[in-house]
Amino acid sequence: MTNKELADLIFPNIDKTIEDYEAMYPKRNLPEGAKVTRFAPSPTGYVHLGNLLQSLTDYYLAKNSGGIFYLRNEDTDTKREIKEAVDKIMEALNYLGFIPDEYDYQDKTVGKYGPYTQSKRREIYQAFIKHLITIGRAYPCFCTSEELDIMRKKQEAKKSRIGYYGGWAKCRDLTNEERAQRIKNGEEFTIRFRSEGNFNHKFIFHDLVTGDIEFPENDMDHIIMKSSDFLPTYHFAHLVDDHLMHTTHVVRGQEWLASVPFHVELFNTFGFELPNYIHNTLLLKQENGIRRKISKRKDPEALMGYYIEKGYPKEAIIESLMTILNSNYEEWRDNNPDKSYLEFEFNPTKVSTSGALYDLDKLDNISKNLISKMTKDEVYANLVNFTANFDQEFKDIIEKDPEYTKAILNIERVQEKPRKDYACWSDIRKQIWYMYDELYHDVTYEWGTITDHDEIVKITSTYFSKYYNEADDKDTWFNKVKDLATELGYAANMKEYKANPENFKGNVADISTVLRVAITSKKQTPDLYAIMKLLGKDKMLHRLDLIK
RNA sequence: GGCCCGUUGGUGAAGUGGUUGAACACAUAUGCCUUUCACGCAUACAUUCAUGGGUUCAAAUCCCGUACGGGUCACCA
Repeated sequence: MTNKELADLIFPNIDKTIEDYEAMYPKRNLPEGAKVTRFAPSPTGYVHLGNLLQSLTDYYLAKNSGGIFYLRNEDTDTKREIKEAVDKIMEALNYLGFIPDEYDYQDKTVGKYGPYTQSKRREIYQAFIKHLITIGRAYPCFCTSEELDIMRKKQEAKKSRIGYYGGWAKCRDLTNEERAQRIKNGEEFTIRFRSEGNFNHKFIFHDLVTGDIEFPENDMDHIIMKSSDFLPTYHFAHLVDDHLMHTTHVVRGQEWLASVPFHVELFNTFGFELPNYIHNTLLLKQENGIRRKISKRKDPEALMGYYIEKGYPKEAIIESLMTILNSNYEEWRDNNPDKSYLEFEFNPTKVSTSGALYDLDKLDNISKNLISKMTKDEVYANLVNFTANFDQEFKDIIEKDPEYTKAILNIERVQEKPRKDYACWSDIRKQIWYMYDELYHDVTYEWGTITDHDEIVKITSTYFSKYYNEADDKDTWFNKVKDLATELGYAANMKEYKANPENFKGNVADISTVLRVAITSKKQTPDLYAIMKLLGKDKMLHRLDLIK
């Protein structure tokens, strides 16, 4: 029995050849240097930081070079597939603005190189596998997983290399007659690649991040098609899809480095040009002094949802991830504050090869700077948008009087160095809630050095009956606070107080703190003058009643 | 265990044999400024680049060994 006959027996309905597919998916017509990248997640769960870093790299590479960025749904693992995962992926890409040029979504296909969902490409993979069987480079394997387990245990006991290769590959040298017979008997089988590599031969692989790496040749007969649904494994889908879709740069995590020898043999067997590879840095987490791969299960900050729920601006996430990718990005950003990150010149050799810890403090810093540079209208719009999804109560409150809220958000914003209070949209409510009567109940007063109730009442009532005037400008206002301090036996300025503290009951800072806490309950707030103006005398007097 | 990749401060890191007394940014601490906070300013924070040896006039930078960390060895991607 010939290989061709065996191939026809296994795939009787596959008529198209590799040449047919090559003709269907001709080379892309792109300018010189344009890169074609893809984000190819498997829909098995939530989007995590590693996915983000990868999609950012892909998107950046394509857009920076005038190329194509496409989304490919790697759903060949039907057992682990989660339905909503694709929606989560789209949501994340939309949030960050990484809109793919080509994709499948909800029965819609955009782009000429589709379908972009692997489960819809079954017959394409099978045509390629049929070709391999015909040329004697793939064969059906009837080993069950139990048999494979036993083999592995034997190999461990003998301390030999683990895997399906050489003499261990039981099904490798079956005759075609035997194969055909067992298939006709209805035995389940997978398809394995027939390797011709020699483990003792080394070759050099060039990775854009790590540089030259010396590997032994692959000699494993890996499974390329599963028995259950005749769908390919990742390795084979990678070969077919990235070839046919003309991917120029494959971005994936470093965990894939180990399977490079196999991929190289696969591409060589077909005579296909190898794409460029960027094996990206792994995001790690430090715990008890030990670094480990960041985990979806244990680390809430590993999931995209964490950042969306807290309300980090997408630009902040992108900036912080760019910093991880190329640490000189920050310096570039300082020198080019108004440019898009897409104009940055990314250098893959500068990507860390040892794994990076994602620093939330750094994210906060980047985000605070970013938000501090926004106008009150931008902050307000973002806040409305955020609360619409996560805090309806607060949304209703701020929308009762948008101008009031904007005025609050504008405190110490229009100045050369604006306040940096908010790292994310959910921070805002935590810091300005006391400006709204709806939220001002059951408060806890954060009194400072003065805690005596009578003294507090004396200070506040004297101030509001004798000194406070809504029409005062800031200097007048503060001079009056000083007058109040003097009247009650407190130092009106700090220098005087520091020189002779024993002469005073306290100083003007103590007085200010009492006033601040009395009307906001908080010890730390932005500029008190601005707050008093916004609150208005009636509201403040009402709040004073609460402490009497 | 085999194969592969790493190891510079709390973090991201700069650094490719000699202006490095190890940059820059974040974090932390202290001080100044100051009505609080934030901002701003100033100072501190790796006597040393995992470790042992070698090459060299000279090494974080090149070579070898060791230790440690990570990845991978699935009909998962």
